[in-house]
Amino acid sequence: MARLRQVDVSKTKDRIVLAARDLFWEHGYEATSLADVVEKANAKTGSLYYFFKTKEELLLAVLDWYMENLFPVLIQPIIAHISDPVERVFALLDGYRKALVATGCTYGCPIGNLTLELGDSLPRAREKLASNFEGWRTWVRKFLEEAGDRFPEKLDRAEVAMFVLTVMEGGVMQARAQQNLEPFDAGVRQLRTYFYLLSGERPKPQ
Amino acid sequence: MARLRQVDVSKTKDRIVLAARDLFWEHGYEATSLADVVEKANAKTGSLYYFFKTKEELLLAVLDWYMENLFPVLIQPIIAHISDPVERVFALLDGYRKALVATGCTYGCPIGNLTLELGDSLPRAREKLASNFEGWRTWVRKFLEEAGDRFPEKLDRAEVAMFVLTVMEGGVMQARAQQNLEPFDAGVRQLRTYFYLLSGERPKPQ
Amino acid sequence: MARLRQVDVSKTKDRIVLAARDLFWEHGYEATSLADVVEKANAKTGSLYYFFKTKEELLLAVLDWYMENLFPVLIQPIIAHISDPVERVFALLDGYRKALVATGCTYGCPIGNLTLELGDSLPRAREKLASNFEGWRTWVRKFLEEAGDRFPEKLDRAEVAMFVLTVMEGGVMQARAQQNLEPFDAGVRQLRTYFYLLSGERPKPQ
Amino acid sequence: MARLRQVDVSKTKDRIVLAARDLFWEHGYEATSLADVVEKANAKTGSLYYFFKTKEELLLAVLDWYMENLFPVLIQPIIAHISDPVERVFALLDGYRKALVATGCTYGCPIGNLTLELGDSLPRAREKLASNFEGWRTWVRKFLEEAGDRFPEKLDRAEVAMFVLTVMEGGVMQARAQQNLEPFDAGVRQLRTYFYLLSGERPKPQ
DNA sequence: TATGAATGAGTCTTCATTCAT
DNA sequence: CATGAATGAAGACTCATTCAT
Repeated sequence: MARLRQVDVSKTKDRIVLAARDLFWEHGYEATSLADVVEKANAKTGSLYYFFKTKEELLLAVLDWYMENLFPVLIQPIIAHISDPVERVFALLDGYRKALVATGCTYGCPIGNLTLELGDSLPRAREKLASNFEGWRTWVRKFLEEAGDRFPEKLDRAEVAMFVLTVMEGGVMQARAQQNLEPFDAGVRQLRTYFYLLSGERPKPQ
Repeated sequence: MARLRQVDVSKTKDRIVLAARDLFWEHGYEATSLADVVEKANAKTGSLYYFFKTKEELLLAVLDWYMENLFPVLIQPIIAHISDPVERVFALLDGYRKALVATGCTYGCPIGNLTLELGDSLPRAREKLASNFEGWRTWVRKFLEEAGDRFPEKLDRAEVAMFVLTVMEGGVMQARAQQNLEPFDAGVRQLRTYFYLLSGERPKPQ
Repeated sequence: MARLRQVDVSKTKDRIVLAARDLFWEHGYEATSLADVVEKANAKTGSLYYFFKTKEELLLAVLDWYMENLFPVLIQPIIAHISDPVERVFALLDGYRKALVATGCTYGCPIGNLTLELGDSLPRAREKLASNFEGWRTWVRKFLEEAGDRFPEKLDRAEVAMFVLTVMEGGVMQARAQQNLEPFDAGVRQLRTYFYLLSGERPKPQ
Repeated sequence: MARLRQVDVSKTKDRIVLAARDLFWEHGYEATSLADVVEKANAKTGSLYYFFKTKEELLLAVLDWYMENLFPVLIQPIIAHISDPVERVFALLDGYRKALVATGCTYGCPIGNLTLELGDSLPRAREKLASNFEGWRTWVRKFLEEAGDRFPEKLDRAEVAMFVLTVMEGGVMQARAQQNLEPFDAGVRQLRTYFYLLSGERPKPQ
């Protein structure tokens, strides 16, 4: 039973983490004040500092949340609904597309945002951001490996998984800059073409 | 005599823009205080506000600087030294690689950083960021067009140029997250493979 | 024990309100900086903003203070010491005269000052200033009504009460402008003459 | 010819004075910045300081403008159009009523505003404010003297003139506080009643 | 477990003023 | 006469953080 409530919204600490997660996503780390967080979490300053020693610690907790929820929120539904391994990769990308649509191309990937905003100013956060990327790429690599001989044996699946993330992040960035989906969709199209070519077929006419 | 110093780099306004450019690049927009800017520019707060009505206006001036200097700083040297059009594309990417090396993978692309940090919170800045991307991609498209029939006639050169930027930005992001060049280099390798495949050849062994 | 100090004048919030009240009175709203306020209140900027969201909110609190203290500070002592209702009116005026004397005709009526300084620039403050006037006039009207048939039945006591405030404020203003009591005293004399005439008697020789 | 252009709007100095006059009237002295003044006057900071050493000097020039224009703007039209001396007094009051109507009871008497805002913080300004009052009262006294034996011989015309100003200022103040003309009109009504009583008649029924 | 109060350095911005041209 | 540039102190306000209860 309790297992189902990994995050209990009724608990102050969790409400704070979720509020911080959303605000860091929407406005970034620096532009989010802890006053904003406690207000959104319907908590009090003192409470926040009871649970988190500093703003940085709160950020780390948010990054842990993302790591813990990568599978249940992003991966598991894809595995449940899609069987073709290559299509699982594109379904993952399509999740980010849906988020772009839902926010009018305003928000993007929270991990990518924080990576570029923070650089190496908070090294512990940077490590967790890298771990988030690592986890994401691990699942893509797994999918690609499931595709078996549909790709050349020599193809480095881990590197291609990294490339998929590269395309996703670069596409989201440009989509946000110009406020439309075209750069993201273009990236996905090129990636599909690349996969076709890798699998030995001729490229689809564009 | 004085006529010769019409564009005097020691002029306060220029010093302020250059200082802001560097600090926004290194620490981001929010994390940079105007006190930092004037100190680095060896100017005074009052002077900054004589030239720029707000911090946002200063940012816009910085983004204008990037637009005006895209050609002389990034493009022109490549055109001067490299004749093969496809290699010009990779030389452009290599410029970003060199910046990553020089900064120990700490800083990345200033335009990409600001795009993700700011989102749509400063709409005028967002437009200028989009224009910067647009300018960059225009040059890549030009290079690809110069490559003539080395790519299929039907290939959408503009979309591929967009894809090149996508790969660059996505690669820089992951390189910064994990503090090494591997994701960037991997992205470039995959892109080279893609170009080989598009041009009808077999991929180089990886 | 602590129960006895529920209203502790040494409490930071109260000290801030009282300091602001005095400074707004002495120098006006705009000319008073919040740095002045916290210094006089022996508090810190952060504390001020813990209790008051803006400078305007602090002003509103000061205006509330005046409303709450109209009776205990100005009215009650008069009622306690003077029984003749008409003389209660003049005793109220005499209170302002004493304040002029005490400050060398430098300060006047804090409500009048703020009314003219602020106009409608802070509408919520304007409403509270109007309420202060309203409260003041209500007491004067009450005194006039207690005077019963010493004034003609048809005389509009509320309007005369308004006139009393008019004379007080106009007299204080000119007394401050020329730095002597003469305009104030002249106004009171004319008002006495008016009251004599209204009550059917001949005016006292001036 | 030149006599007709006592204030030449085309001259920078005059434009500055008129802009300052309006802004001091609308927002007060402290709330008006010299940047506001030069913008409204379509002048430049340097120019303002060419003509006026300090903000205080500018204020003094504005107060001189009011003194110089009391007769041509306020008094002369009344003398030209109204012959009854007592009605000239009420015509003067009616001029202020018209200003209240025109501004929705937002602005009042510029001299009164500045008197209460500044107190004795700028002594030279205070003197000029007192002189403005003095000039105004002198004309009212002149009108009352022209009324000859309509008032008792013993009546101190100068003191009554002072009282008229008192009623005007106190009425304008309350009208601005409660954003309607009633306090001003009530003051004028009471003053008329007073004049009737002074002239030996019975008060008009109210 | 939670919180109301307090802190003071720091934020962006505005200010009256100066000065060389 | 007039002005563009520069100044630095001061403005209102926000911040992450601390602490006693």
